[in-house]
Amino acid sequence: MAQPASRRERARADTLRDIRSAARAVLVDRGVDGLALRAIAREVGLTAPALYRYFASREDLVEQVVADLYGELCEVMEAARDAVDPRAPGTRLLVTARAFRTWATTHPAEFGLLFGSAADGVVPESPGGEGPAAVAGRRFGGVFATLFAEIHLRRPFPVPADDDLDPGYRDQLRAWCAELPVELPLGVMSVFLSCWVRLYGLVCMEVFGHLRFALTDAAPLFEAEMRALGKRLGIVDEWVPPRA
Amino acid sequence: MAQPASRRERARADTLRDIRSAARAVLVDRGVDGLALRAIAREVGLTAPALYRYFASREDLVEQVVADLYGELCEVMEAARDAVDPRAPGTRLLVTARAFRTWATTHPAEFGLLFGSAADGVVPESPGGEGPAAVAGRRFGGVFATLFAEIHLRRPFPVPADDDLDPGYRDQLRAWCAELPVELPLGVMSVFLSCWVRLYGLVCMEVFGHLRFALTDAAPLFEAEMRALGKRLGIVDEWVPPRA
DNA sequence: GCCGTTAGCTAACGGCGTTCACAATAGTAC
DNA sequence: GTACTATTGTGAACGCCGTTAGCTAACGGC
Repeated sequence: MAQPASRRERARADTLRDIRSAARAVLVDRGVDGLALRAIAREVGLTAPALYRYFASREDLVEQVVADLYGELCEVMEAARDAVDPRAPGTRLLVTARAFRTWATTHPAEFGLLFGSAADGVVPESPGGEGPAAVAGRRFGGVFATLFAEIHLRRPFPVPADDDLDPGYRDQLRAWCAELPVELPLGVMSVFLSCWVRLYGLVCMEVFGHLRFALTDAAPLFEAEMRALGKRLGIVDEWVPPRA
Repeated sequence: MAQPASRRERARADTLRDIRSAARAVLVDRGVDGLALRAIAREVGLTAPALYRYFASREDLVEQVVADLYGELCEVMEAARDAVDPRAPGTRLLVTARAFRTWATTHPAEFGLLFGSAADGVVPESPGGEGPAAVAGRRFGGVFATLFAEIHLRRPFPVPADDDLDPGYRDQLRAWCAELPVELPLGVMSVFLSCWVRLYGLVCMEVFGHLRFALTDAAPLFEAEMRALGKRLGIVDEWVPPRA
């Protein structure tokens, strides 16, 4: 862990950090569309071509920022999770989901970069590796998946039998399961997917304004959905009020 | 309905249609990001500044395209709906939802323009009027809302009592209800929102690739969710197999 | 035939991502 | 201390973008 950093290397690392935080700053007050290379360079006090000494392209730079943001989001969620007794995984899921929504609504620009429709390519595809954004994205997904698995481990909720699943669906779930560190019943994974769609879809719709046609504040809807999810997972008794 | 169209007016109307269909073509094979004014002009055989004789700005042109696409999507959905006996509103909802998903997956670029995160401002806000895209968007929302209301009218499904709803939530639902043509119990609207999030959120996630981490084909998940929704709405007996 | 309106053009501005050639600096070998 | 090289910055330029301004031709009504 030493730092044999030749002055130059330290300077380079510093500039790298500066650029990434400048990019973050530009993202926040210029929005996703305003995240221009020249704007970032201006913020750091450099010219645009100089950034090419540090990143192969704008896309590359953005990917690093995405990875940073995933990391930050994960830490927020994990902190919320770890503040709750591990023996109450239902409560853990609840507070983690709330932390996710809170971060999303308080960091709309960052959330848009991570989860917006423009992130088509950035969002991790099924195959492994790729860029740092992909691994960071998997870490994010793993947080919820793990909580989910723990809930089912401690207090199994009803899941469809393998035979009740559509054959094609079953095969896909099996393929996905094969990539995961632990093996889970396919029914559990199908329930996870269903719950994930409800949670993630709701937060996306709120942040991207797709609920403004009806609501000005989606918090009560979110809480109602969380309660419905809790009921589905048999963890209503672990419910706790928000902003604890 | 006569056409006192002075040759000029007819020519103008023709060019207008040409531009919009060219925009559509560019959208399809260049994607949302490739929907550039100059590209559209090239497709029509004009130069970019010429388009300003027809549209105030690129944003304006895009809004017209959005309105066109909403119209097309609505017609597809309404056609699917109207092919089913009105006395089976549950089946109508099912086939309409399937038509929605099918259009979305077979027209990803168009869907991205209508429902992507970049459509922040385009997606209709709660206040009335505004642009043609907003009214087209309301027509779209109305299709599902109406089906939903008809289902509840014909065969009421269980909904939360007003007193069971969070007071702040209740007020928002009331405000929303006031804008609607018909008056509905607040509990029905809350159930509609919940179902809407599941349906719409799922389709968005599929098209925008947010399910690729687990699935290559989201059709079975969609069908499973539709079945769950049907159960929630007490219309399982109206279920029909896909691609009828 | 005249004249205002309309629809098209070219040229230009500032911005974008990106590449290139060049200058200055930092580190290294003798 | 002096040469040499690698690194990090620069400005100029290319081709794209949305948009504006000024010009030219054709159309339509009198």
